[in-house]
Amino acid sequence: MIDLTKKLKYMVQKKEIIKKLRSTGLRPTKQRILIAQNLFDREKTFHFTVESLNKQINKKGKEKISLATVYNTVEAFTKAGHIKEILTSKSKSYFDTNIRSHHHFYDEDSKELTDINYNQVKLSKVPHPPKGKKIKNLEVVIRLQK
Amino acid sequence: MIDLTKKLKYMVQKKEIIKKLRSTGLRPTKQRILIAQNLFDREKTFHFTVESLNKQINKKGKEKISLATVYNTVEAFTKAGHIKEILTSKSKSYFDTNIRSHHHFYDEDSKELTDINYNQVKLSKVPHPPKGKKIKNLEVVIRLQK
DNA sequence: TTTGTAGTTTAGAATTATTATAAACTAGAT
DNA sequence: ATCTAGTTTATAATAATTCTAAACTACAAA
Ligand SMILES: [Mn+2]
Ligand SMILES: [Mn+2]
Ligand SMILES: [Zn+2]
Ligand SMILES: [Zn+2]
Repeated sequence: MIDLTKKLKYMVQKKEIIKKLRSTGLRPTKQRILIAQNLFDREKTFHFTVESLNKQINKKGKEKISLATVYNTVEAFTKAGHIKEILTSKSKSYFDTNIRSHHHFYDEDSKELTDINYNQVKLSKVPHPPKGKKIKNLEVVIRLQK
Repeated sequence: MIDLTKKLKYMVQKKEIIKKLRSTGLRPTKQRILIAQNLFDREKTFHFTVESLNKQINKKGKEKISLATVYNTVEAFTKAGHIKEILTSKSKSYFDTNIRSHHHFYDEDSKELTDINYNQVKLSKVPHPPKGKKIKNLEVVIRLQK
């Protein structure tokens, strides 16, 4: 039955999300589970801002989650490594459910972030970090204009 | 005379700065000239924030320039292409008097930006921009941690 | 040189993303 | 069932930046 498999899939996914939260010391609260479902139960990874996530979560008849909790949760998920913060825009932080190392286009007109396919960028030379410092990450941002 | 050459050099530099401002349609006001001297009459290029520039400008017995004017001037210089904005930090904008295409280390601990020598990074493959878009710039940021 | 005006400076108010506060609530251990 | 540390929430505070509108000034034209 189509409907049965849907329900089953939903329950399995929820279990997985609870496991994911627990694995990083985060209590699986109603709010965190709902946000995690929104972020992770998808085909494709995507980019978002706290504002866009908050709109997405708090639309329709769904039960509401406070903006403070959305901020708290996004911060907790970032610290836990479930999402990645992308510092590309002047005015607001973007986040990425794709936590693999990868690069971005940033469209200055539409303010949209797009992943660059990993094999589309090749760095044949990378500098050594200064003494006493380690490379935390390396990101290429290609800014686009019309 | 040491003192004479100094004074002469200063006058020549000031003339050059006035020319630079005029060349981009900016009136050479007292405030803009002073800020431009601070930014451009140096041996080396450097990175700054509006806050750090404002402190630098408004310290000592020097005549004061309002914070609004520092913001206005930095914006005007950026639009004119005399400086470059670097979007690397979450909370505040950095600016760069090095307007040549180059890459950066960003020290997450000290929040310090450092230029990466141009020949220290080699990109052997760069993606095509999406249809209808042009590449405005490409920047590599290497984030450092202890 | 004086005058007119568009461009600029300025203090202060407004905006906006984000963080802090502190009281109410809850997951989960005992 | 009880306890408590962790969490949520409304709301206030913060901080970088932008806006406003009045005063000022560079400079073109008379
Ligand atoms: Mn901010
Ligand atoms: Mn801001
Ligand atoms: Zn991405
Ligand atoms: Zn630089």
